[in-house]
Amino acid sequence: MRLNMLTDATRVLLSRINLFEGLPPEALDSLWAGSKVRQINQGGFVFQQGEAAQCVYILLSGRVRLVQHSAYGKDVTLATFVEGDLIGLVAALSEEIYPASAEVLSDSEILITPHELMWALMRQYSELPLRALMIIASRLHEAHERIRELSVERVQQRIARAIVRLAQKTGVKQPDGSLKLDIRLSRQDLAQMTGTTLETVSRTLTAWEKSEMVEAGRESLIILNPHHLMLIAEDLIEP
Amino acid sequence: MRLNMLTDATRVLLSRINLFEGLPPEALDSLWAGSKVRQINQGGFVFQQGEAAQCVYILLSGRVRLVQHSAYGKDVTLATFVEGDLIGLVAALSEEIYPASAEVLSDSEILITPHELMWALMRQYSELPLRALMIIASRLHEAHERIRELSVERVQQRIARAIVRLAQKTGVKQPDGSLKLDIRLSRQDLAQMTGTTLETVSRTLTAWEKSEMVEAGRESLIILNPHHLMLIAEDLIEP
DNA sequence: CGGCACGTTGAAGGGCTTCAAGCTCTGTGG
DNA sequence: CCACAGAGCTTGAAGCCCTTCAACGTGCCG
Repeated sequence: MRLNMLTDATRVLLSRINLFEGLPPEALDSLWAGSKVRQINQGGFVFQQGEAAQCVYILLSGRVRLVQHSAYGKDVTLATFVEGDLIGLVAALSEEIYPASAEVLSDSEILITPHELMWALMRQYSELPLRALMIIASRLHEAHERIRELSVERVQQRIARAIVRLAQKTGVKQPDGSLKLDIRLSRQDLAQMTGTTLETVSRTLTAWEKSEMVEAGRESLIILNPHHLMLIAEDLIEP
Repeated sequence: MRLNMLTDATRVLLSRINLFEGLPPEALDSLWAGSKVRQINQGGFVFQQGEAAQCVYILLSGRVRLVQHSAYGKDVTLATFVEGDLIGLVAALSEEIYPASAEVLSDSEILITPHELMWALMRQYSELPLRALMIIASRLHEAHERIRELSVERVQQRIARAIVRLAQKTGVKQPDGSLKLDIRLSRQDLAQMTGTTLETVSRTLTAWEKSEMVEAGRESLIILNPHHLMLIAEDLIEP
């Protein structure tokens, strides 16, 4: 019996991952055999900007964000990942080094697959590159959307959008009908996602709390009025 | 003899395109047989935002830009394409409609390939999806770079970067050593690329002309001091 | 319980937008 | 050929959104 045997539970998890959906069991077996699972806790890094890109990562559980460091400590959050998301594929394919860091937001389990194995699988199972292409294509679409937002929208509109987006990814319906974000989210984090400062985020959230649209705690956020938030995100009202 | 026969010259052109490099001749033949070439003049559109995405386009000659329309006429330029670039792949793969418009900047020849044919080719030639993946991956990387710029950089730095990027794509060395951009480029165009207004671009270029860094004409731009421009783009000097 | 990270709030000011008016170049048709 | 329309560009003035700096709360965890 091998140490890292592929259990049925994990097999289900893997087969549910977008990229591997519909793949024959033996493909999952060889993926599993050649990969390692690692636990990384909050604050750690899956990889860091500038490192050689040798592996592809699959987030089995937890939260990870892609951060790009700039001069003078001004970091930018490029994307947020949840269970099932693929991390580092772009770098492993087109770059030799990771152009950003992958920071763990809450304790995560990560499947680490060597770059060569992923390539081998891609060559062997022809539907794999097509699926990967569609995943990356949809990320490109998201990135274009953010470029548009940063170019033409005001700060509070961008903050509203960022929250709506996080709610779609990690939102958990509460008993009282409100929507809680299942992610540690400081003012600084939101600022890095929207290209603004933590002070501006704080002021904005305070204003929204006064109008009972959200409930903003320490690194937590509950949306009381999702509809109203969406209206602000779409610039359909002037509060 | 077929009307749209694949001439040797075009064959060379096609085989030089990133996506098709190293593909067997019969692949190019079937691509050509199932595609059409269309001439679109300056101001026309390859496709418009909101249309059903049924084809993939390859720019054989000319210049095309990807524009996203926003409310109140605020347009954003997401990308600029030159000869050999692939347009509309992302939309044809992941979306049902084009999320942006492809506007022709200077008279262009475009190869139009039905979406189904491209899929068929991708299934038949396994290296094709991998190549496409790498192309899209590098675009995603570029998009992330722009998100970072828009988030943390000042306007004049972004304008400098946009010009440097255009110079890499379309720059033509002049006899006197300067670098002329081979593209129609109004102040408004630059503004749409950098998320600012045409007035700010105008003021910035005027300042740069005074310090003899560029020569800005009506819809044209010559870079007199590329090195200095790069320093501004990288925020290494304070002019 | 004390340190430290997170968060709030105020005040000042600057970079950029917005509005407005006028200029310059280019192409076009009488 | 020239006048004229219109698109592109410049420049000024006003002001606002947002950043920046600074000081002070606040709550969490060792």
